[in-house]
Amino acid sequence: MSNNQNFNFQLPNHFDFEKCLQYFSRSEKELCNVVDNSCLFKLYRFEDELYLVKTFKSKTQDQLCNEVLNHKINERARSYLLHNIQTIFDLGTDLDHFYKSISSTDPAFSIIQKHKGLRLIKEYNLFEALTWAIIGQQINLEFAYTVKGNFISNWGKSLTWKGKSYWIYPEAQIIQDIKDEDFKLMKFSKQKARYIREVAEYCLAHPSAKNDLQRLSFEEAQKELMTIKGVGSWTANYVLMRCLSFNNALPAKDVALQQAFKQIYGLASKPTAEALRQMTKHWNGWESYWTFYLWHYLSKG
DNA sequence: ATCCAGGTTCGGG
DNA sequence: CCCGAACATGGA
Repeated sequence: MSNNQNFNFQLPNHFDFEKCLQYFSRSEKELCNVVDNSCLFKLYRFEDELYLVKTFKSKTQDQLCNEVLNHKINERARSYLLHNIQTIFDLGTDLDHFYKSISSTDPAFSIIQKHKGLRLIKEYNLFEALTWAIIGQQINLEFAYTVKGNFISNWGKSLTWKGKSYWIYPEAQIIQDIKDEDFKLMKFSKQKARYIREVAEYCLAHPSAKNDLQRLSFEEAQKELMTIKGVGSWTANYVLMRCLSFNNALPAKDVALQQAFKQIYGLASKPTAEALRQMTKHWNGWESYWTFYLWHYLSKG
């Protein structure tokens, strides 16, 4: 079927769609990114309309194909979806520089090689990136996915297409309607519920926050994020990396990253945040990609 | 039972 | 400025 519901775009070097899809299947509880038969099904919001898009790799060309399944689109919607999807898969980064910066004598060399073509998968929406980071603070990942699933299935929106449900992450506006006791029921601590409210207020008060932050220097953007209660250095760096497309973010307090270091470099114990900063000086500009790859290594080997 | 999870804030020394 | 406690739940 050839119609204007579809749009394709060219892929850069060092792009492996299957490896990118692996990232989305890191948890059974994933609701917003449905992977089926090598295709990604995802719901997008543009001007209060929901668009269900199927994204897959062309069999004949080095292109990513996108089909809007549920909705007629105009040129502006198409343009938004294109930008969103290109951002999610981080198509603008030239990974050649990353791969060439890694010494073959580095014990992590083979790990990076193994996952070559994996892109740093982005969260397009700032509110989603911030709240997901807060949900993930100080609890094990499986529990974090449970809480995230609660959050989405209670306060997000869904669309049913051909008998299957697809979910989109809650918006900041909904937070003020949520009662404290409902947060509690969904396994949010009082502290986290409060942080989520702080983030929602920040996003509503600064509708262009994502663009504004991306225009700042790394240090300025980090400082600005940390003015939000509940956003410390780990969360700020997580968001700089997963949403704001800074490739030099380093969540040094991250216990998973510390754990990966201990394993790969055979350390007696996990390095402290400061030790980790010292040992990653040669990551110089690629801290975000290193971190993403080492997280991927922990979940996929 | 005890410790640790993809941390942050707050109060005290 | 650095340190411990509280936060809340679940898996090993």
